[in-house]
Amino acid sequence: MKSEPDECCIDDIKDSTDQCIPWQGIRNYQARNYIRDNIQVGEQVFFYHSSCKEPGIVGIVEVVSDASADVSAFDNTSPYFDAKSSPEKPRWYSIDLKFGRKFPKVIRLKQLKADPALAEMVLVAKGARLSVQPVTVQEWQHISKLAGE
DNA sequence: GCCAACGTTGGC
DNA sequence: GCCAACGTTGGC
Repeated sequence: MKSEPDECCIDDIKDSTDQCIPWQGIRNYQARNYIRDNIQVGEQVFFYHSSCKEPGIVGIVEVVSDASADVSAFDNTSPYFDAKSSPEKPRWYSIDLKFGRKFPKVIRLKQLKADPALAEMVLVAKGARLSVQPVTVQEWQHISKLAGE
């Protein structure tokens, strides 16, 4: 899962109440489908910082809730407001994320791109903009090793 | 700030 | 349903 650290960095999750935050603001259908239909409670997720000085994977968070209606879409003062989403018929969903751990150092996008073992990873594909992306078991294990785990 | 690569919107 | 115009993402 990607986030702009200016918006929400991994330390924001770590420092929040119960080290847990509602992950709101997904406004892309494909990303929504992932969190609504594929992600399971208890799953671990790589947390990626984008649009920043050092883009890369910074750590791991855990999914601690099923997807439910993203209430920020109902709030007309929110930047994520969407008049076409309603409590009766929500268009967007959110999940709760809990801080897992931070890697000793950022695994930079540059490093991921240069790694032959990760050539097929969605994240390094050209034009991959999705904020929620699948990771294979092999990729997960490989990156965990890079992180020194 | 540039721009490539997507995604979305809306007229037809 | 097509597709041009526009908006967004995100690395560089």
